[in-house]
Amino acid sequence: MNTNRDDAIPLTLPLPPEVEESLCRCGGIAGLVEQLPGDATLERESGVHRALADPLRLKILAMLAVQPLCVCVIKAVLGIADSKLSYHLSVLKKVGLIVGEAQGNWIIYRLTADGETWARRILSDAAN
Amino acid sequence: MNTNRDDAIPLTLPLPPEVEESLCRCGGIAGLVEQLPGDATLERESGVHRALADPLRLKILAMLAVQPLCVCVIKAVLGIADSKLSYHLSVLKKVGLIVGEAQGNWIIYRLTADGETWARRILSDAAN
DNA sequence: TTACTATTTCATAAAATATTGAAATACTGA
DNA sequence: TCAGTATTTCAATATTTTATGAAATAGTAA
Repeated sequence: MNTNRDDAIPLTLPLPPEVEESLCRCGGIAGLVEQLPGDATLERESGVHRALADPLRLKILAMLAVQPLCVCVIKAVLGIADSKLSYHLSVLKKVGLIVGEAQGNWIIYRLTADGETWARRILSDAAN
Repeated sequence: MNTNRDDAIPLTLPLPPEVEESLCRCGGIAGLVEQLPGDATLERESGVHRALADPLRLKILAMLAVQPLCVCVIKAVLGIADSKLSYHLSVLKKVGLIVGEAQGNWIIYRLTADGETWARRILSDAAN
């Protein structure tokens, strides 16, 4: 096993002067690497974006930002098959942007705190 | 052609009382629909998230948030094949999060204004 | 119990994305 | 010109995500 970072990252690359200079100032490649989020963080964060990477799912989020809704209302607005909607809801649920609570015959979905944060961002981006 | 929204969206669904009441207050299903972003907006927004839906690409963004970098430095840090890196850079470039400028033998990539906004969000989320 | 409704799950098919290695492009410096 | 380097492009393949329709689950109400 080799934990010496220096052989994974050659320090003596020929670089464009502009890059080399500012790279030196920030501690070289090692200094740069230190500033990056860890792998677990990147995985988690990219997972949220993957869930947001679909127009239908963003629309669901926007709807739930107005108020909690049961599946049948969401379906009526989107006009898609039950199983398709269920799939997309499960994607949003899995990353913790929404939760569903059974209420008699229905399941009412609402945004989580995370979901609200993202919905706000999305809607304010959309306004531009 | 049919532009009458009423037959796409049945107004007389049996609903959980909680949902029905607040749905009425916000103008029913029609009122709800009015508050949603348009399709073009949702497409564009989801496209950005799709570009951010990969840990490697988030890492690239985080690196460029430190300073503009040439491909070879990014490659040294990530330790992946040239063509793979080139593919991921093209994904970020296509949605306008980064731009590359040729500088002699090198291409130096930097964040766009949008890229900076997203990098800030990602890094501040990562801090939690 | 029965019939009915809302929603999810499952298997499979289709579509979109990502990886790989080889070849192409474009620049530099001798 | 030539050789060398940095980066991209391409075609083939592998992987992941999404769509679809049928069946299952779980609740309600008669």
